[in-house]
Amino acid sequence: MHDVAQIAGVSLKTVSRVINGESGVSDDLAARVSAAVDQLRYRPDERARNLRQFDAPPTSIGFALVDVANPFFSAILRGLEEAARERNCLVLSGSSDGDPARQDQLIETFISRRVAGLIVVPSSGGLGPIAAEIVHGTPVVFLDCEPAQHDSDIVRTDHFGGAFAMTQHLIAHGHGDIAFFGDDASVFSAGLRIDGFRAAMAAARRRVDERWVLTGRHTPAEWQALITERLTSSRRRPTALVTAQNFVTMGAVRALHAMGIEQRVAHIGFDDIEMSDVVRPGVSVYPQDPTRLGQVACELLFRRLDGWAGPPERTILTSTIVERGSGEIRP
Amino acid sequence: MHDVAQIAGVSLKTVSRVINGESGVSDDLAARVSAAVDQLRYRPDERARNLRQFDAPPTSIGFALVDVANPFFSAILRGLEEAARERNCLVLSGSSDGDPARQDQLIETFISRRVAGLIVVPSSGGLGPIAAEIVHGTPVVFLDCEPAQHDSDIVRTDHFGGAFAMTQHLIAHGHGDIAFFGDDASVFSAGLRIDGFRAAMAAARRRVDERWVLTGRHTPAEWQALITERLTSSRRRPTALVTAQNFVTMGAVRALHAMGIEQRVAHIGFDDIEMSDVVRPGVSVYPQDPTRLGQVACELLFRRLDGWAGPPERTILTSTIVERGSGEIRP
DNA sequence: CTGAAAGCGCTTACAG
DNA sequence: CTGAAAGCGCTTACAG
Repeated sequence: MHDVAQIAGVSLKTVSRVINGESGVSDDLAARVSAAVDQLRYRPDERARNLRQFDAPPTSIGFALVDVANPFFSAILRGLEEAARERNCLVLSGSSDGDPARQDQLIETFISRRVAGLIVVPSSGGLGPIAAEIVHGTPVVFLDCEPAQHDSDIVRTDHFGGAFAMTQHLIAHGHGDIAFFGDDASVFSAGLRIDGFRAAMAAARRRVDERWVLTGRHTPAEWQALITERLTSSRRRPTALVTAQNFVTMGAVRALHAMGIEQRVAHIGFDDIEMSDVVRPGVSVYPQDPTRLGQVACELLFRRLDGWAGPPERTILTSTIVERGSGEIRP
Repeated sequence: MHDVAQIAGVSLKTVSRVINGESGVSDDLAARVSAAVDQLRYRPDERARNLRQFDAPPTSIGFALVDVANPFFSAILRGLEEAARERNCLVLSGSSDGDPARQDQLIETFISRRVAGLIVVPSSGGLGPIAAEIVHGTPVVFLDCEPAQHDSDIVRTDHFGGAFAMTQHLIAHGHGDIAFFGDDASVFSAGLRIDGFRAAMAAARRRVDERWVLTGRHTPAEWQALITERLTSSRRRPTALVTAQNFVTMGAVRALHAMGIEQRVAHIGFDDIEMSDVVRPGVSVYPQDPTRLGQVACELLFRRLDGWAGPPERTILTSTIVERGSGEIRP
């Protein structure tokens, strides 16, 4: 910028004015500055610019997620990108892999870059004491969870209701021996989904066989192996499966097909998966709307950044079971 | 930082030393500074820090991609994240949707934040004159393409060879009437894939029916409609399909199944898709390794950032057809 | 319409 | 071991 000013023979302030398109610069000077900018290929430094600006519109927000390679999260990210772009805002993102330490590190990275706000899908219940300290005054929107400690806006799918409906759907089709596979209950969304499953079973006076309830964090391939093992380990086997997450659902579909029992064991998954309509039988699911989740999260965040100071708001997106065949198999 | 120094009763420089873990600070002062840091919840401002540092290790790189919601790109992003994390580096990313103007805008955003380097999957041939100007001295690695104008490192899949092998595979299974569906030829990778298709057809002395060659940028649902239309519009129809991209492959699989001809029309896709092993018939593909692409791109970029000044390097990842059934159907 | 000064939050280069 | 000064690239607040 200094060089630009020198070449154009003007002051720094005049260069600044031209760059920012402020009015009140004579055409002559403006032209000279523009020429110098082109000549030097000058690009203003966004970091320095923001250093002195306090009331400037937000220039970046941070998104701490679990795994971008999971289509659920990448779809959310896409939704965020779109919503943020309308405000000329860049989304910084990173994967925590469900590791709280890594999540803390990510959030620290975002904060140290002075993001205007944060959107977080927590690894476990919420932020953890360290991250909570770090975040301090920065607005946060929690996605797909409800941390106990934090007073923030929230947008999430109806985990409990979805799992309840899925289980009820299987029960309505005559099932009593239903297995549940999903993330660890320490993850907020996973906990509610298990609760929903148990509640629906209890409401129908069905006993939950604990050998058929399996939770943890695994890849689709690991889930396939685990589910295969559970379905073969005992003499009796469940007549239906509830899978609480897309990677689990993929593993289950593969397991059922590999065992050749996909037409005999009913199955419903939480969250949709690719090709679920083409597989035979089609995979019945309780779909989420990740793009919408991202958009709503962005709206809530920007409202805060615009100064809105109302009480924390909670948006819960509900959905309806998509029947494709696998969930309608009878025992 | 000023406040921290005041509370601790030391100079700014001493605070700086403690924050950066420099040696040569008495335990007494270090303790006072740490206490003040905790009390004020002070976090150093990464932007200001980098402003004065010139030889500091890179703190961020930019990744301009086409669409994070496409699993191919999100897998690359994940690979980049991992590789960058080892160097304490954040990956900034954004989707261009194949729009050159949006890509320019993205790159400008990255450069204005002074990323140390750039990884780009270009919307079309390369960078476009504007972006090329903007990028200026910043190292760039091109992913899945080879821009004519730019002298940069490159890592990509063997588009030509893959498409050639796919087509050859179908021909070897007795096909002569082969349709090709894929991205617009103006996209570098898509162009090479069409070339590979045509070359394999020519090598086997098969005529390419141009009514069965369709290119453009569409969603999976749009591709399904387009492919359905092409397969029904004329009396004769191709006995085999080559789809040049994952979204096209998804559309084709759906189209074939919806028409009930998935067992009669052969099909191979470029790039793997989810559940391709579970669908009947299994979807044969020429898989890419997006995670590896990301890792290699990061390695190439960091080598430049470390000062390596050798000639531009080109890494081409080859692969082998995965036979799952659909590609082995005979006419 | 234009510019000189002070400042954003940090660091480097130097002096003690 | 510690700090005062100057600077990074920009902006704000003011004066002319």
